[in-house]
Amino acid sequence: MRGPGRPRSDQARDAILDAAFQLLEENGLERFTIEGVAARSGTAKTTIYRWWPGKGALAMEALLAHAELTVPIPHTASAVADLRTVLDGIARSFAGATGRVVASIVLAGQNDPATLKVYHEKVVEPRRQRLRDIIERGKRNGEFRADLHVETLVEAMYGALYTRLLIRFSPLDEPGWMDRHINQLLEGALPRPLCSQGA
Amino acid sequence: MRGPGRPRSDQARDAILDAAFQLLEENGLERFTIEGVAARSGTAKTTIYRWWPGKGALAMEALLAHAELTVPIPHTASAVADLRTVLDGIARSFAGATGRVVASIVLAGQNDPATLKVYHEKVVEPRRQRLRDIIERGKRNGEFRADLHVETLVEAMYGALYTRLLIRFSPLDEPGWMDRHINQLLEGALPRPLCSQGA
DNA sequence: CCATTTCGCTATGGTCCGTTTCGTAAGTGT
DNA sequence: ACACTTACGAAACGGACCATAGCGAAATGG
Repeated sequence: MRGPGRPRSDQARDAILDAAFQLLEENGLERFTIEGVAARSGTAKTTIYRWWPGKGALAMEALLAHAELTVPIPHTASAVADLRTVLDGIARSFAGATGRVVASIVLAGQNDPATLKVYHEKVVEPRRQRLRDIIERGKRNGEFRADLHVETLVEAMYGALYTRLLIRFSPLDEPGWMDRHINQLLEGALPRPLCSQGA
Repeated sequence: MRGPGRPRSDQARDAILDAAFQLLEENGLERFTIEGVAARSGTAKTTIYRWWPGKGALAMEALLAHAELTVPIPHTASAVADLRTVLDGIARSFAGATGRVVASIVLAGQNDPATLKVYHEKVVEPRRQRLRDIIERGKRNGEFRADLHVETLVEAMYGALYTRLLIRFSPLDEPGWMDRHINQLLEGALPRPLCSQGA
């Protein structure tokens, strides 16, 4: 089914994507350069330009090909515990090399809507959907309020992760952080009147 | 008290900062160039390099000089209402030109820790402190739980704003969004047993 | 063997960086 | 008035990188 001609070199392709990922985690996307990728991968610049339209697309594919973006989908009896598992997994991956690359991609997207769109479809949406599923299950369980607005909760949980990644209020691997965050999101801020004694 | 020599031209300074802010909101920081600023401001590149070490610092100062980052500090009887006011103000400013510039700054900060540090000190921390104050007041009022972890709530609220700004899950000016978000953060996700009837 | 396609190499013109040089403008002290 | 000091504007520089093009060599299918 493949037509005539020299086939594309998978070796070159892999070398390019590997080099791209390495350079992204070393320097971030600001100093990420096609020529740098060519040099480190041992390939020619022209080969890169033949297959990728620009640095945004290349960085994106390097991320998708290389990152451990596939957190396992837990499904235990407790929706809260599953939530914790998923969010912990994301936090761990954000705290490492993948996090820096993700940050580069997201921020590159500010001036490259196409790249940001792909990131949405390939990374953000699937993950959000996973959270949604878990929360819906929790609502059916009775673990969560029946009138809970799922999107809002998803946004709050995801938002904290991305904010720590990008703005760096505080480190992503601060011990106990995620537990505290989840607990408070679930419990809310308003005082809970005790049933045994009115307030 | 001013030594000898030609004094610095405030006119040139203002022209540079204005031009920088304009170009930031037009193109974002990716295509933000010192030479572009020089051209639009009608000054020379050397003048810019005399006073600013690089594009990060210039962009930062342009933001600080130009943006309406000073949201008024409300202080009514209700801490919840004040919270709403402050967050609404930030959301509005993020939804406009300032938001795009802020996004650029954060982007620049990923590879320019010094700039990100200044952003923290000059913008992030003061705003966070304002939120903290309001929440503490709410705790004293009894509007909030006494054992509320203030930092976590601040992070959740701020986080949603930055995430909408940078990741663009959904628009910052979506009607009713902020109210829903605040309400749910305050009320939590767990079911609230009615006092009159046990569960 | 030949057509086709990719690969690596070597330019090319262009933009922007960050710096330097140089002549000129605008203040200070004596 | 005069020297001194500092900032401004214009021009040019080497360097990095972009995006593209031309070329010969390599690798496949027919």
